[in-house]
Amino acid sequence: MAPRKSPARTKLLDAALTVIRQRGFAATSVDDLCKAAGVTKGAFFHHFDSKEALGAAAADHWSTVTGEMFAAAPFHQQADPLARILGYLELRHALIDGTPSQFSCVAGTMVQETFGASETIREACKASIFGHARTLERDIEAAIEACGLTPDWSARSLALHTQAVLQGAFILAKASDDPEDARVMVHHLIRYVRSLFPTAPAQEA
Amino acid sequence: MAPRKSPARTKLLDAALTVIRQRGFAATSVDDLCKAAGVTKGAFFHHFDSKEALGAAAADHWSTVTGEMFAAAPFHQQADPLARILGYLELRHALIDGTPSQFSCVAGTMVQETFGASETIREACKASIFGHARTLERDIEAAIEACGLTPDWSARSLALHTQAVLQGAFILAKASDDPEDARVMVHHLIRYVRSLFPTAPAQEA
DNA sequence: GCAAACATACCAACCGGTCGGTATGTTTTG
DNA sequence: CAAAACATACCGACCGGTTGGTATGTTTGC
Repeated sequence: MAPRKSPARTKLLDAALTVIRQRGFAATSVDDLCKAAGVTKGAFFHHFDSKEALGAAAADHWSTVTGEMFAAAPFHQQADPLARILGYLELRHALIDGTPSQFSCVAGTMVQETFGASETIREACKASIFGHARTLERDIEAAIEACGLTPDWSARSLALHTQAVLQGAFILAKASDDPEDARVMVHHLIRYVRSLFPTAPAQEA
Repeated sequence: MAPRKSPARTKLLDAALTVIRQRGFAATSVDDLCKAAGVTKGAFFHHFDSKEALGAAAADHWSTVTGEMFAAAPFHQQADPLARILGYLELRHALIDGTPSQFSCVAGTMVQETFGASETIREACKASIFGHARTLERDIEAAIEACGLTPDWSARSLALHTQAVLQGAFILAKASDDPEDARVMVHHLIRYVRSLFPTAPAQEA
């Protein structure tokens, strides 16, 4: 995908993740991006047809970066699928630290601004969020079976619900400028998931 | 607050709610606002010192508009505080219809873009979201007492959690362009709230 | 008549995007 | 092999249009 010899492209993509989370997509100019990446405008438009194209590419880049990070996380090693789900949520809880621009989601931020203006960016953000939820959905399905449940909710809907809580928590944290507010929201989410699986292990101290 | 004889100000504020939800704050120009309100630029800068000032005023306007709407809603008449909470959530569920720009939250949309760029807008959006949560918090406190609970979660945190789920549901709906995804998320929220209050009335058909 | 409420005309800065050009390979061909 | 042809990566001045904001009227209501 990336033709090896184009550090400018990679630098632009990495810089985009940072700058978009800080300033948003619309408020970020192409010159801002170039300055943050240490690259000229010529390089920008050599690699991307438009600012919109970079936005979509940045969402894809976000998908791979976060995908690799979660795939490498230790909670995946657990044999019990429910433990994997709770491990995932604990990790999400722990990741909420520092300023909102450090822990918030690029795809959620960007789709909020561009859902009415750019179909290509919207689709890339949808793929990022819903694709990530999909990885969680598999563990939820396994946990339903392992616990012998026949719930009146779907694994997909619960996976999406977790993403909604996280996205919403980011918004509240941005509004209050306090990550603790967001963390408490994830705590509620964990309690909810536990309530759905009666055989959940007792909460640790 | 509004000196009665300034229809342009009101028209601008009303138009801002619509346009900001469609295009976002940063991507909306002052000319866009004026055109949508049927007003000239002179009127705009007569009533607002800057675009930023309008943003903050729009968030305040949003607070009063939604505040009046929810205050007038019938679920408030219920004697049982838990019924009021569930009535509120059912209303939020029912309100998710049409396109995201019709049911999403102006304050949530705006704070996402401006939390790093404008303190005054951030504060106004925080006041809108957290102030709205505050009205719910009172019902939650009453329900805790009525049910005789001593929960390990606070009324405030649960009220904020409901807002997080709603804000997150809006983001998912914007990404997927399907309000049904958002509705299912509120459904999960209702199930969670029911699980926290064991004396909750059985779910209706 | 006078102050607030609006309209018109305008500006400098900035925006996304283009363009001619260079430097450095890589591939083709005699 | 070497020169010519081509491809990629990048540079930075520049362009037309748009931006938030201003300066200066004109109109309206008490």
